[in-house]
Amino acid sequence: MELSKNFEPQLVDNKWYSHWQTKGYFNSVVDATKQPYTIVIPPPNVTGVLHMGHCLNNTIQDILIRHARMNGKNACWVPGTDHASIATEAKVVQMLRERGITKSSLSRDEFLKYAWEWKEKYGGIILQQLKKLGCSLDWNRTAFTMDDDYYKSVINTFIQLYKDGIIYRGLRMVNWDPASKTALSDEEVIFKETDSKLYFVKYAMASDANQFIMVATTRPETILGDVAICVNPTDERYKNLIGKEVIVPIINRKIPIIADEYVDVTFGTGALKITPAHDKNDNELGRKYQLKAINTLDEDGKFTIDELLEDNPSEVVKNYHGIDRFELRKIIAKDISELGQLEKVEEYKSQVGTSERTGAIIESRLSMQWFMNMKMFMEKNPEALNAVLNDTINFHPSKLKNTYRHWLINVKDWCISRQLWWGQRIPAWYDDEGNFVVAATKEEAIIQFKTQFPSSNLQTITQEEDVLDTWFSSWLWPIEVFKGISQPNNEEINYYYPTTTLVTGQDIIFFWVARMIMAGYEFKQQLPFKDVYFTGMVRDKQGRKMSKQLGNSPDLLALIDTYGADAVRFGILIASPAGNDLLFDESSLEQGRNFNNKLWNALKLIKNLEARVQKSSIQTNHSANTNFAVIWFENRLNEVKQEVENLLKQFKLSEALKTIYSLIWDDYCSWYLEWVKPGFEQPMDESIYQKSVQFFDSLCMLLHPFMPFITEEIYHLLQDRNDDITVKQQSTIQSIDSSVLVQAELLKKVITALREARAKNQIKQKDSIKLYIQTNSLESYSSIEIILQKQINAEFIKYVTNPINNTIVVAIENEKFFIETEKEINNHALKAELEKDLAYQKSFLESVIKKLANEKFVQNAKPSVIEMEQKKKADCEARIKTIEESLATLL
RNA sequence: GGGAGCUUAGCUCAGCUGGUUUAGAGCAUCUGCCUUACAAGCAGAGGGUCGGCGGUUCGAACCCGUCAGCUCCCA
Repeated sequence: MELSKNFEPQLVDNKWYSHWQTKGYFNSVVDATKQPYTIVIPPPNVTGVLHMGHCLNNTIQDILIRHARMNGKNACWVPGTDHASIATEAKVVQMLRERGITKSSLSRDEFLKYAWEWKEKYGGIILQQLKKLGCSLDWNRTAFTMDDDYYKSVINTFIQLYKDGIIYRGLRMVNWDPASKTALSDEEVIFKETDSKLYFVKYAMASDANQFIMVATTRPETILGDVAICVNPTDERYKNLIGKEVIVPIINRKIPIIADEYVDVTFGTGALKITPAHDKNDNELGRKYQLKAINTLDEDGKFTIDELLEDNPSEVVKNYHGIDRFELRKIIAKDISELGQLEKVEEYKSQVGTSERTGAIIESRLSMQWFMNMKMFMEKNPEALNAVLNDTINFHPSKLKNTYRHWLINVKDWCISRQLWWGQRIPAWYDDEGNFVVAATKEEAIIQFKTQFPSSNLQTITQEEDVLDTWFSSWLWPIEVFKGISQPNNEEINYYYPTTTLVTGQDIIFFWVARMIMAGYEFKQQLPFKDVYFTGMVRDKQGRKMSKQLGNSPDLLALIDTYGADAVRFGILIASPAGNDLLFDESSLEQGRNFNNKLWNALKLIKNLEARVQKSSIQTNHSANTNFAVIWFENRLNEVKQEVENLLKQFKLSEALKTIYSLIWDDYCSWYLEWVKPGFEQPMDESIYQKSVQFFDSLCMLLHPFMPFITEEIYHLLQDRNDDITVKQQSTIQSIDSSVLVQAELLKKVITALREARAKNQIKQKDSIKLYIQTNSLESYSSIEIILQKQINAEFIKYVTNPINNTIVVAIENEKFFIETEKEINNHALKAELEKDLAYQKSFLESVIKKLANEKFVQNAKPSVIEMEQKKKADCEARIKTIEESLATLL
């Protein structure tokens, strides 16, 4: 069979993925005889398309799952998507707009019909894309956060928490997104430094219209909602004004001047206007001093006069009605200025909250919302914090424990309602009096009304319009994908839960990870996973976040088409050290592609050797010596297997891949294959050929979790097989003979040094040399000399007891090597080099001697350390002697 | 403003409880090679006062203090 010049993933990837699927390798069923290894995918938004973050994240999960599968575990990786209420609803609204339909013209049911249609059509795209990456997910288990059972579970957990008094309804200051007309949690608000203006406004004293107190504000549009002026009680400037009244400009409301420590005397004028309806801090102060909250902005962020009527608003004020907040800011500033009460305007930089989803500037707004009392919740579930602190749940990297602790200790109540239609509709029911009950169905609600509110008009009962925050459903993910809530204690949940590992981004540690841990303890009295591997953020090579606006987000599917999935997986992983951000650069994909070709070419060499195999049982001179290569590689392979296991245990996946890469490229290709490769047109010993194939098998198995496609392909091309590498089981790791490894290191070192000497003396590769070795340990060389001779292209190797003159001298450790050649020798350069080395050794020796002469060192250091230093001294002295003797031959 | 973390070769990072660290790797760079698996390759090489200063210690990239720069989270 003729193999192509390079590896061609386009011909291979799809073939193997469908083969694996046909064989059902990724499907997991409960099997009490095997230990489960479970991962639930962080469900991507159902609207999502594959991006670099998913790619990193899912590659890591696939590596862990494939590794577990090949090591005797019952590997179960559950796929699925998240209904993403805000994002999906936005997409559907946009789609409807393109068809000329507005959301407001539709009923809730009509809208949801469109939304489901949209979901069925586009919702699975990202899951299909994961197949291209090679992800070995159990597709039979594909879950969705709005599946029937899942939906009911979310509703039931809501009812349960409500009954426990943990969920409550309340008028609270929320982050209001006027664009999507919904409340956002603190985590969904992004603060951005923004250029704004600081307006200095004079408020006239009620007692004397010619006297003023000056207030600095960035938000003059909220002035009509002012209910007090607040100053610091220690502020000498205003002490005598406390308790007096001022007049709010334009609306002419009389308000008091109050005092509170909260006010920063150095900011602005030291006098703060209090608008409890439109600012969080003002709201707190307002509640503290029982001030009224006067709302002047509606849900669109437009001025509303509704709550100002008792102030007898002027025509000017009435004309503000319906004006957008930013337009209004300018108008009010102008109107105050015309009243002569705007002293000045300064440029000012401030942190302005914006919506993560729509980018709109957040308005603090009083609104009736549903909340979870987090303090109460944590008192009931202290394990949600403790499990992380005491490493029952392990975070990787562990530094995130701090972040987690800090957040949980200061945790705020969770606003779980969203003013949307797409999502789990809150199971609360209202009558026309505003009474409400919480129940799963209308029938149950009516029963509750009958007992709790007998006078209620049951005809008017309607369900709450709002849906639940998406995170209020995805926090159940590790439990409900196994139906642990809808069908408690079923066989699957008992077997697969707690899951083994969670792989996710640091950015959702609070949104999702923390809440899953909370849900785990609340609903299963058990942790949801044992290890959490946090990936960093994917950035471009300049360190900028990937974003649509910057256009620095590469098209992943195009990259997979160009480089192949294995190269993409390699490139992404090699560039992402554990716990750090990934600086993505396409050149790392090239490295992956080159690695593919390296493997491919090694395969070609093996196939080439296969044709030259000699079946005779007589050992050739060649085979006797290459035995060393086989023995060495066997040991080296086991050594690396052990290293890789250790690295994977610590979730150092990138390092594990580097280690395997180097084992394959350097040890197997550059050293081993060169050592066992017979000379031009020479036969290949059969047993060594078989060993070489076995080694290649082992390498493919080791690499398979990282690069599944090419390893499966090579595995099948090496020999005719009935099995597949995807489900092949790793054998136990053999113990290693370290003396063989040491000897091989010496061999490599000698080969490299002699090659270097050749190169420096411009001896061409095809020109052969004669090598003389002066050594005290002849036996070290007997098993490696043939390899050595071949690798440095020596005519012969002889052992001598005295230096050979007029040769190139190479000193390695305590041994001397003399290269005899036809070429003229550059004694000068040689001497300079030896002298440089000598100087280094001498100064090193000096430092060691000094250390050993230090009494305190000898007293305090551990014996093993002192021993080490003494050995260093002896080695160094011997080395100096070798160099000096070598130098002597040059004179 | 509060908190957390980072700073080691041109780039990305290792470096476990201080002692074979006069500091490693990959990529990039330079030199020589179209050697019959591979030029997307082979064989070699160069490159760092471990952010600055001070301290603890017989001994510091590692521990402490301080200054500077960067990043993230929260307000």
